[in-house]
Amino acid sequence: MSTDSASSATPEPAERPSNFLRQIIEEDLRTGATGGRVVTRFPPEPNGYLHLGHAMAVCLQFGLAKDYRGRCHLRFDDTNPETEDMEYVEAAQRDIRWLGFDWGEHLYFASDYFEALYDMAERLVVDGRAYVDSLSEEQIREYRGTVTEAGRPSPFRERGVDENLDLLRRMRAGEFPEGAHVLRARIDMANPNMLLRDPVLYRIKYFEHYRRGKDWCIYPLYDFAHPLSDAIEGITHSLCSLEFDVHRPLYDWLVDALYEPPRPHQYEYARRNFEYTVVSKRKLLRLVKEGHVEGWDDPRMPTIAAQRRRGVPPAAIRRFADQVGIAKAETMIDISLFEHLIRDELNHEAPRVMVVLRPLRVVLTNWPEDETEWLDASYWPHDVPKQGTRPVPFGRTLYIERDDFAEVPPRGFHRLSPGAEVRLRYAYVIRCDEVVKDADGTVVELRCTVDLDSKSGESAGRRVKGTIHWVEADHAVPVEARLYDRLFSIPDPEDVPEGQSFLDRLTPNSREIVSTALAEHSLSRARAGDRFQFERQGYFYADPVDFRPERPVYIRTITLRDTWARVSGAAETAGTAQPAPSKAGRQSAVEESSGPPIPALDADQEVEARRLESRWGIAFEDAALLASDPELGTFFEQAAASAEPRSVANWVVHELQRERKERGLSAMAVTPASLAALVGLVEDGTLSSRLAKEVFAELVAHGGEPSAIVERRGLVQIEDRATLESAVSGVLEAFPDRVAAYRAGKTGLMGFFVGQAMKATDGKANPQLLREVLEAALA
RNA sequence: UGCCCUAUAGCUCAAUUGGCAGAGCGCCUGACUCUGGAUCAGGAGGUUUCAGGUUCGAAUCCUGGUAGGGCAACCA
Repeated sequence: MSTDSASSATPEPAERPSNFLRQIIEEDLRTGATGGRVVTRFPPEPNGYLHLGHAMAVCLQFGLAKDYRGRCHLRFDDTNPETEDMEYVEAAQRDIRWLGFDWGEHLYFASDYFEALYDMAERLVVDGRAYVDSLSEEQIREYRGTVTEAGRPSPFRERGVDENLDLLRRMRAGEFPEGAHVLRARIDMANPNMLLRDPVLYRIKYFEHYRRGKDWCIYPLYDFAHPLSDAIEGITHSLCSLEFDVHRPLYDWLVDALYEPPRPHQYEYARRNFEYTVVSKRKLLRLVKEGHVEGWDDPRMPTIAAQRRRGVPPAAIRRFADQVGIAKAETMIDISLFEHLIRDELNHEAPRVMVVLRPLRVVLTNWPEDETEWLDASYWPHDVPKQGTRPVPFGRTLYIERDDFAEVPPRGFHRLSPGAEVRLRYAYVIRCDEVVKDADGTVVELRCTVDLDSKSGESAGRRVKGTIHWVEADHAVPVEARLYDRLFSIPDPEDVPEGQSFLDRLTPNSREIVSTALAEHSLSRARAGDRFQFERQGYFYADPVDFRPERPVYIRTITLRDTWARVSGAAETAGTAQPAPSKAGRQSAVEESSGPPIPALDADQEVEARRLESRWGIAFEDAALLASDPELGTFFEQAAASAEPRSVANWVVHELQRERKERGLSAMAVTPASLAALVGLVEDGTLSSRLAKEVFAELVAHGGEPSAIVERRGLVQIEDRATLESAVSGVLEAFPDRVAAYRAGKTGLMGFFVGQAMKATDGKANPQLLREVLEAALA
């Protein structure tokens, strides 16, 4: 019953939804840009435990490699000896394996590349691309400037190659104290991207490295080591989180300086945040160090080790990663999705058993004193396609859950109360006749009668509202149950007022240890690592650490969905989800969108815009944009001289501008004359605007004469009604149900039909005419 | 200040590149005659942030607002 393997009860879809990274990879594979290979890497720094956020990255990197028949390297990015440790290396490997991924032979350490990296540093020096700076740390910071002002070059920036090389070698040899010198790239001290203002590549640090010992006293920085490690390993797609996008120019600069194509490329995706948790190393460390949790594997922690200890199946995490997906926008992930997936996995993995957490004695007055009936109880509900039963003893004295009895039942209470009936799961219906209390008035026992004709499965007509779980007294097994709640009480624990911290948002009593629990007899055979559903309560995991045969310990992995708790408002768990605060400010944004959509112009531009407007008869809006952007303005005027100006303005403002964003005007092969010719072809009806866009794309990429492109690719639009009619009837025949839906009023399908007919004519149909024909055919 | 990203169902996100606005969660109803909670089926829920524009056709492209987020180390 132990299910710590990577196997999943439910099959994981082989086809995952596409995303921008998949598109990049597929494009690279198609064009052969990476030599037909996909090599990714997961590069943790061994200075902390992996958490759910890392798990998402692991699933992404390994998953992508697997889907595209490539491979994924596990590389420890261990270039900072002060914080790193072998303990974390081992923990990370254990966690990744547990998640179900395998790096095969490809286990690497950046620290194994120190020699190679150093050689490359020397090469940069020799090439004049790097220099040794002798400014202090403070001075370097000062010289770097600020976000608003350019930096100034260090006085050491122009040192000669020989001197630089000599200094670098002596740094390496340990001749200087820490901070005396650093190696910096020579890039651009005025760059608006501060990372390009001569970034530091190597620093002196007399610190013993956990793997390399005292071999080195200079250590490379991430910005140097990471791209080059990627290059050394032949990584093709180096995926990292969005915050590194500012580093990409540096990544490219370094790899270009030292490697020939095909070379690795960095792509960034957005990090995913999770509700009700924190994930930063510093904060997790505080939770552990200050004793808010019991350790790195406390089930309330977001670490992978904690999820394992908690009893979460690895497949739930993999499915979570798939469903959460990947995007460029930072997102807050709804943790209830994760909880749902955990339940969904466990539903097929965890046999049902009965355990009473807080027992209340029940004596069945009409059941013989010494008689025990052994009932056959199924381990699985009808919908789980698994067989198996266990014998459950039934006798005169039982225990039920204290919460399942109410002396004064609230409205809608379906369970036991004085005079009321309830079904005992797998057994009989009982009625409560008498409530026994102690001197304090606490209920200590219920005296009930059994309806002997109501046995489960044999009582066709007998229906009562509630069914509760129970345990027979003589065979009950005492167990300990550890109930965990969400660690934090609000979705975003970092969102606290000034003066407070995430620690002020801890859920009070998020761990409850119940030592009074009684389990059904069959649990006497349970072993550490087993999973069960304690019926009506949740999924539990026999704690692999503290479980002993003489003292069984069960950790609650997750509660069941509980509508009653929500309805009654008596939820004992504090973590019941509240609606997240709605996005602020929506309303105020709606209020006022003032003024016409025209770029802000200075006086000269205003004059120019007026001139363009009257000279060419174009809309002032367009004129304003062209006036504020001389490059586009010039292009427009040259083209407008030989074509209809308003159309030209449209093309320049909409299409040309868009393309320019991607590559810059100088890199585009389109000329004012060719654009003018293209506009002419649209004006005279040769091209539909759709076809014209195709031609335009080719003009941008390769240049040429529009009419020649049209001829070569046969792009003339179809204006012949009969041809369109036959295309339309083909489409309508292919989709009879949509035709019916359209005729039934789903007019939104018109777009679908147009699209299909367009496809059928290679996009060459005249759209207006096509629409007319379609409308006639569908009427 | 600069650079980058985002805004779609109550919530978290998709939408095959301009052609039917969807999924999961949550919610409601029903079924399962043995889980109030498992499971299954069905349902409700939309002016795709706003204003313009391009287009036969815009969630998607262009312009301009508005709101929100990320990043700017001798850490990684």
